[in-house]
Amino acid sequence: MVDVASRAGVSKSLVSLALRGDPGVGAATRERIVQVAEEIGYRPHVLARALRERRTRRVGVILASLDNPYHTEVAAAVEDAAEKAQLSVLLAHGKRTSGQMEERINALLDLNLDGIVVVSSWAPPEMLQAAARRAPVVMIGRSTEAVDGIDSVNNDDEAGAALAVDHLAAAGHSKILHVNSSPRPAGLARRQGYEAAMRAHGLEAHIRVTSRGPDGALEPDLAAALAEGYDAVFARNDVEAADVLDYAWDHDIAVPDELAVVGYDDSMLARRTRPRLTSVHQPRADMGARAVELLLERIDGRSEDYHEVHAPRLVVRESAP
Amino acid sequence: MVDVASRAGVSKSLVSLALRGDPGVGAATRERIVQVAEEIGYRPHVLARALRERRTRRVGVILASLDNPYHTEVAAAVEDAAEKAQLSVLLAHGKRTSGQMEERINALLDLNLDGIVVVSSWAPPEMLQAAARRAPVVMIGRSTEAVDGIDSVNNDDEAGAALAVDHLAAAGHSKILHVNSSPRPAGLARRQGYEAAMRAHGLEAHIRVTSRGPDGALEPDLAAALAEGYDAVFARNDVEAADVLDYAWDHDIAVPDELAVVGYDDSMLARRTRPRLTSVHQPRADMGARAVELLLERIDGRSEDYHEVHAPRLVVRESAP
DNA sequence: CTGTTAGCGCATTCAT
DNA sequence: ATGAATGCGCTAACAG
Repeated sequence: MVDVASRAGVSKSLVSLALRGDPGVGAATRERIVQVAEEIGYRPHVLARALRERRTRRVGVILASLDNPYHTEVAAAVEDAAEKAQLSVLLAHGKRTSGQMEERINALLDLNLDGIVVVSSWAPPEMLQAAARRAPVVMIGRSTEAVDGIDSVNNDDEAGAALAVDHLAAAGHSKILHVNSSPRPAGLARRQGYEAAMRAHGLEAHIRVTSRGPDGALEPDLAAALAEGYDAVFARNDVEAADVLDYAWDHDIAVPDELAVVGYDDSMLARRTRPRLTSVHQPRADMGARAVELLLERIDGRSEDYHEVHAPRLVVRESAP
Repeated sequence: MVDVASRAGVSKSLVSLALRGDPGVGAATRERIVQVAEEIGYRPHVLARALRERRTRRVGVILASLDNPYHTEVAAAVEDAAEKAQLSVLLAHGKRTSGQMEERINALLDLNLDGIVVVSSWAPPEMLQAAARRAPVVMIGRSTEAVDGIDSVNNDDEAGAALAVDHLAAAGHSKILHVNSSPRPAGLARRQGYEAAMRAHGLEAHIRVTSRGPDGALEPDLAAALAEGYDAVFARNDVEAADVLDYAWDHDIAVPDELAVVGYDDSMLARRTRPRLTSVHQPRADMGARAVELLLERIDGRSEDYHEVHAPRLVVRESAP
């Protein structure tokens, strides 16, 4: 910076002001300074600036999984929104274990980011609170309960599950199985939504906790359920719905004729499977945008907690017309 | 730090030494210092340390796409390898345009990372060279040509294409279409590999540049090719192979009986499609590990360029048995 | 608009 | 083992 200053024949302070767009700098001098800076390839030292300013103008997004298309789609939505707010986004990947997750969150916070958004239900409340003591945190997705000090935005899982059940019931299905291998909050909420909706229709709820074999394939415990006459499945998310479709394919079960399938998330997978998957859509673009807005408000000093719930909607495709 | 020092009844310098594991600190005092640091929740200020030490012990991974499972799988492989080397990894997402890409690369470099690995063929050579002037760069994937000053690790695309063609030819196919919508280096290399292999088998090469409609679906220009009697397709990557499978499904073309399909990358998609996709596997775990090793060597001062080429192998599944 | 001063949190050196 | 001093590159406050 001293170099730029001397070459432009001004003071170091003026260079600082000019480069940051301070209005109190004459247009001509600013022009010259910017010119010189470019010439000698000067770039402000972000770390030094952050050390002094006590903020980085950067936010982190931490996601549990790079494999689940829904997660990466949400991350992309957050990025888009952040970009519009002149915030640079750093991604980190938590790898599905709580220890990893904590390490990653701290690694991000160590960079003194202005805030982080967590896209995962693998982060326990205590971990989130610890993080929130270091920087504003907003969570996209559902946590066990409202966590003090952090904002959240998620979709109404109970309503989403009801959309799925209503759709299947309206199509004449009465033996509707719920497939759900997740003990975490979003999974539980969808399960409860399913149970409530089934009750509302006077139908008997039946839940199957699937698990994956060593090769990552769905264990064939669906066979028993199908033998019991189930002709429709509402799965906890698109990944599990795709597992069900795969199982059906491998066992010559016709979808949707013998078995209708509904997923959750409306991720890329829903468009990729054949037959295409009917799925509950979470408004991820809106949710990402709101997450960024909430983060900005927090950075700006808001201290009450906001918990936003967005309405899902059903996207009907071939797997459950 | 001053706080820790006074509480532990030692000097600030000693705290610094103790926390960084300097051998010249007595075991008992170190113990006490670490203890106190933990008690009051002290964490070293990474930015200040980096400012002083001129390195961050962090590397960046920049990837063009979060949607292409192969890319995220490579990123995960790099992360795993980096973790073993005690390096913390930051991800950034380039969003498929060259401008975005450059912005992201610079955003990462502005953090004074010790190095970056680029997982993308969207970064033009000049951009990579500019980046390499700021920090060590290694590229995973193929660039137009060997770029001065950066290391690269990729698979042998020509050999991979030949594996696919050989397999199809051995299964009795002679009308093998190549589907390839990518004008970028890896795409070109696979195309050339296809052409060479077809020539070697005395077969006529035929290439179709697919494009996507507004809804992201593959445009139906496959129809013509199939009418011409093609009974096998080798696609440039799994995404395009999945497009072909989708097309086949939507047009009642039986795979593999009427049309055999081979993809490239052996990503998650290959296991997800039905029928499961035969695909050329890139050894991404090895490639990621090597990328990290090369980066460490660069950080350590190596200045010659390394360009590594790994051997692909074919994974046979149902779409082309 | 200038130029000086102070300090962000740390690592490092050196004399003690 | 100490503790004072220096500087990493920058911003901010202030008197000119």
